Amino acid sequence: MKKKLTLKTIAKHFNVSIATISKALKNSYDISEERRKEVQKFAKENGYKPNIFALGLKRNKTNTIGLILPNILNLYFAKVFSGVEKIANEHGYNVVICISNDNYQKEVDATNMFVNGTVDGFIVSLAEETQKLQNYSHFKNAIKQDVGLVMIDRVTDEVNCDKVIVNDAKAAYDATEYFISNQRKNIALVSIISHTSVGKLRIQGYKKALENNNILVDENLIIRVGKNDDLETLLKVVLGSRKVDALLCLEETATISTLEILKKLHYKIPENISLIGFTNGELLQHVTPKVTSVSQHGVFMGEQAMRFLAAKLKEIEEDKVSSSKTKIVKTTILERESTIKL
Amino acid sequence: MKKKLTLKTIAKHFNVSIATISKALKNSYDISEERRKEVQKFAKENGYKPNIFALGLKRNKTNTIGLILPNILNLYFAKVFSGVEKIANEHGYNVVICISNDNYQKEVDATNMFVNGTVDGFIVSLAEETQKLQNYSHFKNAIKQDVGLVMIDRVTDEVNCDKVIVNDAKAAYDATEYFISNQRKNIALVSIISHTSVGKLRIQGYKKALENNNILVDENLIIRVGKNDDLETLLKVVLGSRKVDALLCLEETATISTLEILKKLHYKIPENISLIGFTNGELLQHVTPKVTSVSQHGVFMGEQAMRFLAAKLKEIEEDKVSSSKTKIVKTTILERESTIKL
DNA sequence: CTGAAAGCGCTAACAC
DNA sequence: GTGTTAGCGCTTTCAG
Repeated sequence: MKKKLTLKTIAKHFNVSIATISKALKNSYDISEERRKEVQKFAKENGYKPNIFALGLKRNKTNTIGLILPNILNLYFAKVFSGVEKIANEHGYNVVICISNDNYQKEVDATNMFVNGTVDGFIVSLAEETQKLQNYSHFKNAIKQDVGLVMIDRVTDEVNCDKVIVNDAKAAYDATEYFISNQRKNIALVSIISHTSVGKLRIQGYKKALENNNILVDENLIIRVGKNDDLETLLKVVLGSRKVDALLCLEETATISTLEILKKLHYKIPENISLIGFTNGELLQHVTPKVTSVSQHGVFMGEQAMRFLAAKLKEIEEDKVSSSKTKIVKTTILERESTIKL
Repeated sequence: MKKKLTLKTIAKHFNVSIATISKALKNSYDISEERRKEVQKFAKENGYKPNIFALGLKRNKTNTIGLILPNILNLYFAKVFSGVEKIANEHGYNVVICISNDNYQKEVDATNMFVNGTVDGFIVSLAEETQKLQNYSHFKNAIKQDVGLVMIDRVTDEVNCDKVIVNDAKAAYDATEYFISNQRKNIALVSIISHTSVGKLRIQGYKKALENNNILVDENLIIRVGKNDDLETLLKVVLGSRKVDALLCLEETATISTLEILKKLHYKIPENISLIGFTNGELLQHVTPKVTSVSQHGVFMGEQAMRFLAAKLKEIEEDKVSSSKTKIVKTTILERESTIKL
């Protein structure tokens, strides 16, 4: 292990004190120009880098923020990350990222690590398991310790912090109304995320739209796919037992699977059945037929979350913490080939 | 800014010395059991966390590794990240990630930051611009400073470090031979990544396969799409001017675009034209027809890279650095509907 | 069993 | 202009 260049070694080399070197490197007017030049030259040539721990110990600030995401292979979260990273960089923050894999314990571990002082603050999108367990004490603890916290997309009311969310209920409401305005009344729903806050809100929105249009909610039309369920079987049961002329899928991969099953069963899309899917990615625009989708703006949400966090960190530093803000980001319905105005 | 609990404050509370507290918390036999218990209880209740900088200053080890990726919205790189993160965690490392956006300067900045002591070592997949510029001094410098470095996928011979790569030439060679064995002889190629090491190797492999089968390489069949070029126009020119019965696309999005253009022009796939695409993601298996693809194993590559890095860091620590290793990961051709044995 | 003290690398107030 | 010194929070050696 080669030992690193420190102020001390440089000082020895020039036979002056450490302080002189420190000042020379900072271009302090205390030091003669000549000396400054030679010291800076030497430091540069030998690749002097100030020790980051020593700096941190002094400043007590990491200039790093954390990010806990349930999954990074999902393009939506990749987009969120991308937005966070961009703004973090603009503010001079590095990003440490942890993947919870929708696992409660991994989320707790990551949070504890962050609270350790590894980061100044962090952004989190809750793990599915955490939302099932409804145990949020790790986050409450983080806030108590004056670590900045922002939640994004999968959030909870139980923790008092800034949040960036999609108006999921509204998005599902709009999609459902879109069907209704096209004379579709027998609207089924497919969800593989009924456990998440997001999934629940979307189902709420769907039901509300039906109710507001005097259509009875039929719980049998709500297909909740669990980890061990086979979507094809469930779909066949529903399609075989009642009339369905529209299908709202709450999440991208389920949309793709549903589409493939419908095609296999020789349903005509959109003639027999219309399809709208929530999406994170680009899949829905490339399949045949291209699927009308409710699209979220992941990058923008990540940016917004990081802006919140940067602002919060400033507040914490200046000791004037304000109340929590929530930003609701709108979704957009992109009309494609899987729906048609009758 | 609430001030944090330190050994000092705890010591004051118990009216003992800092050293006593430090030892008590570490369960040293120096300290009476009674005292240990009460100190630990107090620390836990008040959420004592050792200051990470002070620890770092002592140990001079960050337990963090860096990762520089050209882009995270590309599922391939997301997979690489995912593999790195997994193994990093297993070894007790955190991951700081920077996105270069294929930009040389961003890559240099990230590298310099890492060399600053932010991380013990880092993994990088080169930015496209860096490969064009062929300027790798930032990495050479990193190695000189005893920071561990592993390159993955987009690498260069100019830097002497561990590498994890795909045998890109071989993969393209195999794909081309696959066409030839199916009686396709007029094989065109579409590349939007001709500037990257990866793109060049794939073109080499393609040419080699043609040569080994006594097929003349026709440079006009190699469609190199630049940033400002329109793929559709270029494709039409080639398809209009010569016979083409197979198309090898070097990258996923180009594959999708090519497929859509071919469909628009009423080519029958695979009857008139066979199609094979390199892929990072899942797109190719969901389009119609499903596209035969050369798939890479991103997660595995990330895992391998992190294993290399962990090993290298251990070597550096123990001062017995060995020579550099390169791991070549095989690709797989997944046969789907866009190719057919004649 | 407990404490004093040195030192990790750096900054900054103050002295010379 | 330059140097001395204290201190950031912690570990560790050594003395008592």
